[in-house]
Amino acid sequence: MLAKSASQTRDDAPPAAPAGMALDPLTSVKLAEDPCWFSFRINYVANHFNVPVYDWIAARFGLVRPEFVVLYSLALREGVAAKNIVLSSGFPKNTISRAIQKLLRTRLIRRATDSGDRRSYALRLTPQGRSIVDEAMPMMTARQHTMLAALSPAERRTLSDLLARLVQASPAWPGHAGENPDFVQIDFTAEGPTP
Amino acid sequence: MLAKSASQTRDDAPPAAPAGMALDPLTSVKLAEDPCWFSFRINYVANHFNVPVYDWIAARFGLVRPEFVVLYSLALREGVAAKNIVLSSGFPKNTISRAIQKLLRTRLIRRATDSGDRRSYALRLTPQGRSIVDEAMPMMTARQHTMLAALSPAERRTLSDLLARLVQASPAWPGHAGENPDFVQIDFTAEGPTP
DNA sequence: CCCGTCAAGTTCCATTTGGAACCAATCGGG
DNA sequence: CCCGATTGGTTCCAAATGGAACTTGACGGG
Repeated sequence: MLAKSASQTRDDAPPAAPAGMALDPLTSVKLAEDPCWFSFRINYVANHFNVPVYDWIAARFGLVRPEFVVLYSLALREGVAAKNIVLSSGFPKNTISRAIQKLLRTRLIRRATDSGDRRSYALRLTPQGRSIVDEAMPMMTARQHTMLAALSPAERRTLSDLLARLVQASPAWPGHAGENPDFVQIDFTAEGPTP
Repeated sequence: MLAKSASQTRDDAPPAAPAGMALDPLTSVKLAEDPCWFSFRINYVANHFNVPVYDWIAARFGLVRPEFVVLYSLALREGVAAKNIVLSSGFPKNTISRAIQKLLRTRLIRRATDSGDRRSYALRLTPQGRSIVDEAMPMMTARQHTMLAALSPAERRTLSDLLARLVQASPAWPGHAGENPDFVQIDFTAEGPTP
């Protein structure tokens, strides 16, 4: 049923999939019958964004994903601490720490001890660091553009909106920033395949 | 502007974020001002699903993500080949191969040479393999349920729908199943922050 | 003012990961 | 019917990853 609604053609949307090209059979099944649709869809989409984007970044700048994530975060907001990048990215803190070390060595970022708390540092981009983000950003938005081409502008906006609502609700999710880790007090009132 | 629309309260939705709990400041910035909203939101959400789920699976069964992905795929469709799992999951093929080896050794799956093509094998779950998936699934749908609690049923359905449309359109994306890998013929007509 | 507890970052090390090269079987012309 | 190109899967190995323990600074009673 979900599959039906998902595959029905929409008049207001751009021509989604070039009729010729077909999905892998297993992919179709996952789309149609997966009891955990959220898991598959979100990961499939994220993957198809991340792989080409970070392959390109690695080839172009020799930066690995966590390293670029740090640059990207600083481009968005100067002066934040490692902790913030950890929280907003979901990478473990030692991975972010290591990334910061390398970026310091290669002079793509610099840091000053945060006045007020001598444990943490305020991180900033150097001009070289900024130019990398500046060069990578168009590629990322282009990929995003490609992937969202199947949706109408209104639908893109809706998607953006719904995902934002999820992010905003995330502090309420068990496991967020270290309360009891055995969050799996499963309430078996799980919803069915279709939301 | 996107931020505004994203944060405006909705009457038809369940109480999204418990008023007390706040987002990390950098996370808020990424939500509000990120020129590549898609990247951040999709990854943030995927991460917050994957980490607790696969931590639990690792602790409970000693299986690593690609291993569980194989089991999961076979639960959905018996008799598929490694290739299909690779395509539908996005993991590199050597990673999936390795996962299959381990699952064969531990008798969670078995395989028979596919009649018709002696290079590939038809994979199937053993009863033990199936029981693992059966046990893990409620936990996954529970996590999904938790994360989607901020959305109304109608909104959940919309989200499911939009993501499905993206997956269906994916064969058209450059880089899909090996055409010219220098897909970055960037059309700099990238859309702005808000779709 | 001192001590136990906690938080920010770092280091260590075993494990996981994935690119590249590799086999073996299939396919597609000539 | 044979040979080059392709495809499904595997192996090798260097690199990336993340859990756990650790260091140093902050905080909060007593």
